[in-house]
Amino acid sequence: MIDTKQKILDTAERLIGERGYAATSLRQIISEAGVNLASIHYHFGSKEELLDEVILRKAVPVNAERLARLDRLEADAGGAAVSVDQVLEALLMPMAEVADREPRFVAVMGRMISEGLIHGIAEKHFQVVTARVFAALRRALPDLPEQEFLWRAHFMTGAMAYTMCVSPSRVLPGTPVGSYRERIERLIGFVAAGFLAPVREISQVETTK
Amino acid sequence: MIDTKQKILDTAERLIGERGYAATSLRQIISEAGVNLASIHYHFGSKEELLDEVILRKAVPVNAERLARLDRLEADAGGAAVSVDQVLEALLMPMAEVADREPRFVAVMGRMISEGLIHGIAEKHFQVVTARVFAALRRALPDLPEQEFLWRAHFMTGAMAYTMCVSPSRVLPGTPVGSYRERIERLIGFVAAGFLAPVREISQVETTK
DNA sequence: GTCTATACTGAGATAGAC
DNA sequence: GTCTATCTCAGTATAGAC
Repeated sequence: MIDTKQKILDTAERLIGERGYAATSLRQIISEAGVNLASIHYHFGSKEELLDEVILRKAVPVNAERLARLDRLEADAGGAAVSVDQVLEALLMPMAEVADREPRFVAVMGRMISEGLIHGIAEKHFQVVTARVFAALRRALPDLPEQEFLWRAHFMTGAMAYTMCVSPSRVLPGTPVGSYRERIERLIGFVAAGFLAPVREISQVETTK
Repeated sequence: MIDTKQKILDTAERLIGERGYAATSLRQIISEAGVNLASIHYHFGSKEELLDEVILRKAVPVNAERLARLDRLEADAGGAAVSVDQVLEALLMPMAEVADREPRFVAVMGRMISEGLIHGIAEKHFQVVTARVFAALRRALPDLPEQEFLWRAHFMTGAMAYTMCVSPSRVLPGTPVGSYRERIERLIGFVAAGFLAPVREISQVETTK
């Protein structure tokens, strides 16, 4: 059957979202999908490449939407810089909307990030968007020293990855969760302030110990 | 020999730092340490508990120093709130100093976070410090709505974990790396601005308080 | 109390018949 | 394309030697 591949993808997506990548064995996937063990390696090559396809088939439209929003913003600005807030919205809102619509997708993405599996094909794919976003932010912050900008972009990436993928109730029990859209809006406020902060002087000597 | 345990710990620390936790097999560790396979389970019980001890023997002094700095700050303030910057320094500087002194420790911590292994004993141990820090930050930000505060604490955690553990050159080639101390100072500026930012209006919300 | 040798179970991967 | 059988290697468990 030709839908063997689809059954594998759907079952893998569900199980990885529920239990995590490492905790999901190929034998569990084939058992629930009703296919043969070797068919996974026939269609995907390896467990890792199966994960790549699970991610990519959902990430492709999100990244396309991000690029489309950036195109629109830059066209509207007509050569001027797009604001930090707007760039962050273009980056984060498409993901938040999908996250609220398809909780299973964000579960897999969360597992992927929290298990440290952002590498290979998936990483390269996201870097297309990343490069565009960083370039737009750089234009919005022309006076920020280059090193400071690079570090702040790094901090943003960390806050972003963690926010999308780690439930805050694990760290702070009692935190109400709400929609992804809402948490992303809060994140944008936080990150934008960080980007626009005055540059802190870096002390040269050691601390009071 | 009584130092079998030490040899295992040292070798595990090195290999996990170099290759990651998942990619380091117990058989690699025993081979390089020159001990028997079963001795790992005799001394530690399991691979996961071995990781716990590798982390803990370095994390304990760092966390002690963090608590000591918080104690000192709060004593100096004499009942008044300690500033956001100061709390963040108490949390982050001890780690930065150890990171610059012992690169192997931060390599292991980085692997631990990037492979999503913050659970069990290690997590509980860090949460003692986390609770103190969040309480101090809450007092420094009395006017911030509770939900907003919790989310911002969450964003900070993400930026922190990512900053300590992911080399920025992986994401943005060409970024000069510098000392951990320096990057932590930049991080404090970024995070403090995020905490002190005006509260952004949430567009379409039902707040679950 | 420590360490060694060895066996058990389950993982991902692969070769070859159909 | 699919399936059976098998391979290698992982973490784990245990019996028994010093």
